[in-house]
Amino acid sequence: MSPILRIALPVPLGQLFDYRAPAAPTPPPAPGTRVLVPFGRGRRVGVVVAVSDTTEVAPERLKEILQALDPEPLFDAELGGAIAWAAGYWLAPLGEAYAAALPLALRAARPLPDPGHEGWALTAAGRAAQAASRRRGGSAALLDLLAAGTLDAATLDFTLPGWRAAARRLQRAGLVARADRAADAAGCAALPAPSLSTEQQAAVTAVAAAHGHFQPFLLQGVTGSGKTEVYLALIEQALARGEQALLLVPEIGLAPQTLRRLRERLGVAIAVLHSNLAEGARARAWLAARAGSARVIVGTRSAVFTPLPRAGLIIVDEEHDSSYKQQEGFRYHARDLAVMRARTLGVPVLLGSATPSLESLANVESGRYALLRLLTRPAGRSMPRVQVLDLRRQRAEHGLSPPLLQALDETLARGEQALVFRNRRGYAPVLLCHACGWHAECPRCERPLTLHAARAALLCHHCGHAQPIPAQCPACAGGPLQPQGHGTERLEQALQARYPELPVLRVDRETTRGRDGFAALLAPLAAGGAAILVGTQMLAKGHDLPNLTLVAIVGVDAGLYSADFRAPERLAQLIVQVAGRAGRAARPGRVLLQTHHPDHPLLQRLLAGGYTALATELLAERRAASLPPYAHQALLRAQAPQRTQVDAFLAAAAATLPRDAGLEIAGPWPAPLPRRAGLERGQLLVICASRSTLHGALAPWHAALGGLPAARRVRWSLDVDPVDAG
DNA sequence: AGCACGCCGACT
DNA sequence: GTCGGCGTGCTC
Repeated sequence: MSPILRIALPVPLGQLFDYRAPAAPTPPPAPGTRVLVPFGRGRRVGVVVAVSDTTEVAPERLKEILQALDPEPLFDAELGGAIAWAAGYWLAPLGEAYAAALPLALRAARPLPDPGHEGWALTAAGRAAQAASRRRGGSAALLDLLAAGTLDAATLDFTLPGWRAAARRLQRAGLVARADRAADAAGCAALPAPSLSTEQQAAVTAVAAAHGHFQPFLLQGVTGSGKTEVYLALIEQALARGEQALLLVPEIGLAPQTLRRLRERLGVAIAVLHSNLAEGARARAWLAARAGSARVIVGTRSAVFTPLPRAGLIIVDEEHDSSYKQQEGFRYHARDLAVMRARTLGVPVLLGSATPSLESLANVESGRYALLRLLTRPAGRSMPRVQVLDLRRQRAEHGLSPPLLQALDETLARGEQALVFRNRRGYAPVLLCHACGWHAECPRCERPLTLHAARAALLCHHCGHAQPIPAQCPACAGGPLQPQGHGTERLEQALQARYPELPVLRVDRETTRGRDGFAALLAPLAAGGAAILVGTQMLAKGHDLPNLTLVAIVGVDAGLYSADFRAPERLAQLIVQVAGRAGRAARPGRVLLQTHHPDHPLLQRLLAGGYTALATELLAERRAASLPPYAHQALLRAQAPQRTQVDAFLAAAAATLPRDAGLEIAGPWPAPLPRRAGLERGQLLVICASRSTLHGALAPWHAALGGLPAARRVRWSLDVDPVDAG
């Protein structure tokens, strides 16, 4: 009797599927191996979770796997265990969790890509073509790069994005060829480390002392205090011990500039895993990590699923960043999973931020995390002065008050750079009729449409709906339509008109489309010289701009009165992070916060005591109100064409939840955005003081929800530890 | 989720 | 007389 394989398949079904292993002589594929199986009409790639002698499935229904795709398991026991834990905790089907862990290229039924250190070199013909400059564009750039000698793919990935297309062209023309080299040849000389401050050294020493066992650290370092140097020193130590280091960064924190710095300082190839990377490159990086040859792995959220057979250290940079929580499908939290993996791996985990999440601060408070602090910037660099500008009774020009404009004038006149932060893209958030009060609204979301001048369109930021700008009011047929409020596009235009001779650069989703769009955009600023940056929270992180001395924050007032209990925490983090862009080099920085509510307690507390003092107070409020992190939540969301369908499902769901176990139910309520893309939306919040009690109730509830008749008519999802109320 | 099967309206 | 709507059920 051939063994039974229990297989996780990438389908949204909360169960495993049993298959027969092929008859001997081949041994059955071990757990962690990818297999190709017949499933329904088609075939799927799944992962063997267990090998067994028994099955509940009737023998005539059992099928045999078509093929084992890997000679060795792709997932070791630790990573498989982490995936299983995550699927159980965030209530996802195991097969979907495995799929999320694998780079796309490894989810297909193809043999593994060549894991070797792929190198490229000029052929003799290529050398001649390079000397004669016979090619243009990317091809010429690649020829020029390779003229200096063979380069490995990892180097090319960050020096010449898109080089693969050129390489393919030139390979066909016989001008370049693969020239793979041995694994360790990819290194280069490491730059010497700068000497560390006393604080930095203390942090490094503390984490280093924990080497070889699990210990979480929270590294709270004010903006510009040099957290990265602490990371680098610790990664160096891991490398010296022959261990791997995993560095997680937020979605928009992975600039080529950061990678270059890591590579230059560490002198080894950096395996990069993030969504902008070509899938083949991602798969190679993942496999190099699995083989243990990739020693430093840097990546965004999904990189938390990188195999780490020689793990030495895990670092989560900007640990407060909400992009670590996946917001659809498998809703895992990469920071929390990183801590879990560190525990199993028996390695220290370092969470870094200038503005730690209240969750992590609570873990410090309870003694679970050790706190390390960097309170000062390097010698000669001061923290920026923050000043509140009262917008009441001021005649603002394009939403900018006279003192703010004056500060801009002065800064630019000194040849320095200024940043204007506005958390709203587009030209104006509302288009209003001054005769009758009508405003343009999304027909599918019932929210105001944003005016985008350059695209000459009204856009819905919730569903993507676009429509032309009406020439006159459609309601009263004649009233003048006026843009209300100022988005980044309008500010850019106004500032460019005011400073026609200076570069005004807008940084938001529209202007940074495509790979490296952000870096390319900021390139002109690196040279220094007066310039203005206008943008959304994309500007809040990364990128040291040495000549940036003024930060103006406008239009954050909405965050002061949001209904979301996390809004104060998020707003404080945003303000501190944006402010931290100022004065990072020798010149002192200045921060202006323009508001209609200068006396708002949040601003007052933030200015008086800084982030730490404010966070302490916010934590006390959370405790008093029994809110996270002192209570635990799960949010059931539902949407359907009819409101009655949503209500019926949520009511049935609420009735199914046990009432006795210390669970509190809030709702059902309409979602914060009650209608989106033509669908009615509602939600139900489950709250419990104990995480384990909550989870114990959620798992059976989640399983039961799918069986509710009302569930057929809605799309629903259950979000464990939601981070946004929507 | 796909993808079938399965019964009731507007078209060649 | 058929093409096709999406309700229901299944995938080892």
